[in-house]
Amino acid sequence: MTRPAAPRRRGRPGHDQDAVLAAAVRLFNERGYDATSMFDIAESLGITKSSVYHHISGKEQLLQMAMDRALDGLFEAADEVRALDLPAPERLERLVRRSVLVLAERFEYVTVLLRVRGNTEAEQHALARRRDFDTIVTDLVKQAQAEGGVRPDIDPATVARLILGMVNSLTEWYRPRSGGAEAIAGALTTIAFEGLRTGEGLRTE
Amino acid sequence: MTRPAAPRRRGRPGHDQDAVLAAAVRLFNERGYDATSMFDIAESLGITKSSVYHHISGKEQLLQMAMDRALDGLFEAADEVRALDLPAPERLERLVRRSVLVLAERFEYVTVLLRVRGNTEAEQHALARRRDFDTIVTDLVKQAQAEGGVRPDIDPATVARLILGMVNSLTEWYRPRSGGAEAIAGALTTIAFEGLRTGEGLRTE
DNA sequence: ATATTTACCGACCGAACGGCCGGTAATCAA
DNA sequence: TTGATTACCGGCCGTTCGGTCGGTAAATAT
Repeated sequence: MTRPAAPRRRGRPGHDQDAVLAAAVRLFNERGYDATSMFDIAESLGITKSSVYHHISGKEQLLQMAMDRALDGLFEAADEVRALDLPAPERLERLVRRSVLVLAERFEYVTVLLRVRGNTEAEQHALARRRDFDTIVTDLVKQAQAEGGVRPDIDPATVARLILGMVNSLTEWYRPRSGGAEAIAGALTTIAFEGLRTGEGLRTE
Repeated sequence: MTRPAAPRRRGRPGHDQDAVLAAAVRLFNERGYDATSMFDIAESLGITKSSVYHHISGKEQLLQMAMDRALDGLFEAADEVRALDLPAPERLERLVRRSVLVLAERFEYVTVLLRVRGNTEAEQHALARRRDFDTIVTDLVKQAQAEGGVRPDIDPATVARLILGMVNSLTEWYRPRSGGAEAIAGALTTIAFEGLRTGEGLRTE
C-alpha cells in the first residue's frame, strides 16, 4: 500500500505534475476552484507561480485531470458490475457499494468533480459523462424493478438520483482518514435497500 | 399564491433589494458565487453595476441574505416538528419530509447555502448553523432508535448524515417547475424508511 | 568535461474584479 | 412648485488573477 517506488528520474529533483495536481486538488476542495489562485497552489508547494507552469499548461488542466480521474473510476466500476452474471437487483446493490468505494478511494478527485457547474466546455463534458453514469444506474433500477426484487412504485430515474445523491453526499463529511469505507458502504446500502424502519406493519400488501 | 400585492412605493420606480437578491441568487446557482461578477448581476437586471450598490452593501451581503433565508426555513421546520406530540420515529419522518418541502420552497436559497465552503466568517457561521441542524436530526434518530421503530444497528450520526445527504442532493436535479415536491418527499421517505427491496427474505431475525 | 534533462525563478502584462464617487432622473407628498 | 425619496448612471481606482518570458540551477548520461 505504499508508493510505486519512484524509479529515480533524471534531471533536477523536485516536484512533478502529480505533485502539483495533488496540491491543487487539495486546495480546490478546501476553498473551491475559483477561490484557489495559482499563487496559492505554488505557495503550498514551496515554489513560485511560474514554476507551476513548468508542470502544467494552465489552471483548467488541473481541473480536467481531476475530473477525469474521478469519472474513470466510476465507469470502471460500472463496467465491472455489468460483466457480472447476477440478477439485476444484486448488480444494482453491488454498483451502489462500488460507487461508495470509488468515492472513498478517489475521494478528492470525486469531490472536485461533484462541485463542477459547467462553466467551461471541459466542465460541461464532465457533466455529460456524469449524466451517462446516472443513466446506467437508472437502467439498472428499471431492470431490477422489472425482474422483481426492487419496489416498482417509484420512478426509476428518481430512485437512481436519490440513491446516487446519498452516495455523493459522502463528499460532504466522509474523510478517508476515518477509515472504514466498507462500513459506510454497508450502512448506506442497508438504508437504501432495507430501510430504517423496524417492527411490524411494513409490507402494505 | 401570488405576490403580497406591492403597496405602491414612493420615489422613482425600479428594482429593490429583493429583486437584486433574486437575480444574484439565480446567477450564483447557475455559475457559482465566485464565478458571478457584480457586473453579471447588474446586466441581468438591465442596470449598471453602480446601481446595484444602491440596493446592497456588497457582494457578500447577497450571500449572507441567501444563506439566512435557507437556514431560517430549516430551523422553523425543526421547531414545528419538535412541538409535535408524537413518537420519535414519526417526528423523524416528519422532519425529513418537511426538510424536503423547505428545500423545494426556498430552493434557490438552500442551493446557495449548500455550496458554501466556509471561506469567510459569514460562511463559517452558516456552516455552524448547518451543523446545529444536523445535530437536531442526529438526536432525533438517537431517540427513535431508543424508543424502537428505527433500526438501532447503524450509528445515529451516520444515519442522519446519509438521510440529510439524500435530501440535500435534491438541489442537484430537482427543479421547482417540475412540480410535485410532495411526490418527491414521499419517494424519499419511502426509500429511507421502507427501503427499495421487496419480496421475501428480508427481516433477518 | 560536456550535453541533456528536468526544475525553478523574478519581472512583467493585460484583463477582470469589487467597490466608490458625484451627479442625474423619476416619482410622490406638501 | 418645491422638497423628499428612491433609483439609476459614467467614470474611475487599487488589487488580484491567470499566464508569459528569458534565464538559472541541479541532477543524470556520455
